[in-house]
Amino acid sequence: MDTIARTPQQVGAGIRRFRRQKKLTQCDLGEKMHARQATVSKLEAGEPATQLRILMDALAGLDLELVIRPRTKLTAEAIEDLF
Amino acid sequence: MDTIARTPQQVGAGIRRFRRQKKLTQCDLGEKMHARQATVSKLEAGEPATQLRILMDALAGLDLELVIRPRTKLTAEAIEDLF
DNA sequence: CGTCAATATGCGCTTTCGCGTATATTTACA
DNA sequence: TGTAAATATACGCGAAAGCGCATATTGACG
Repeated sequence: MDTIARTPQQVGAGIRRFRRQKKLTQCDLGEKMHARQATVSKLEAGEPATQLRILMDALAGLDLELVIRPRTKLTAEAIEDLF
Repeated sequence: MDTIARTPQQVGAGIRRFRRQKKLTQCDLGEKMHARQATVSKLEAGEPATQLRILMDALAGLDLELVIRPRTKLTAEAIEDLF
């Protein structure tokens, strides 16, 4: 399932969802991307000052990618996904 | 056209493409997102230490959103798009 | 060419990252 | 409920962001 994100929090939540899906701990992911577990924690928490490098490294570590696209109108279903 | 991004550079390039499509200058976008033109410049250049907040603010200013999804196999065409 | 808009770069400053290291706190499960 | 794994948080540090302000540099167009 793809994740839509418009805020740092949603980005973090998306990362977390995919990480858990792959049965990885923050520590596991941290090793893959050469970052500390604490750094992964902040990323997933949606810390707005997290560096883009950290985000992209995490995506790579989880074999994910980003798509940038015009905002879609939110369906009732999509609104659910935001929570 | 949606943009796939796996690196900070590709994220920056995507932002730039959408900004130009909307006929906005870096200065225009900067005002919308309460950031300096210089900051927009670095974001578009793919500065890896750019903060997630800056990215999300820029996306909002351009009425864009992110999708996080499993990496797709690259078609020859998609590979072109990376350059 | 010349000129102006657009973009890139620089300086000093404050803020905050991500780091190593270490420890609280929460979660899961026997 | 007790215990270990997982996650959140803390401190000091060096590096770098983004800020205001200002200026190069580049690009588009008459």
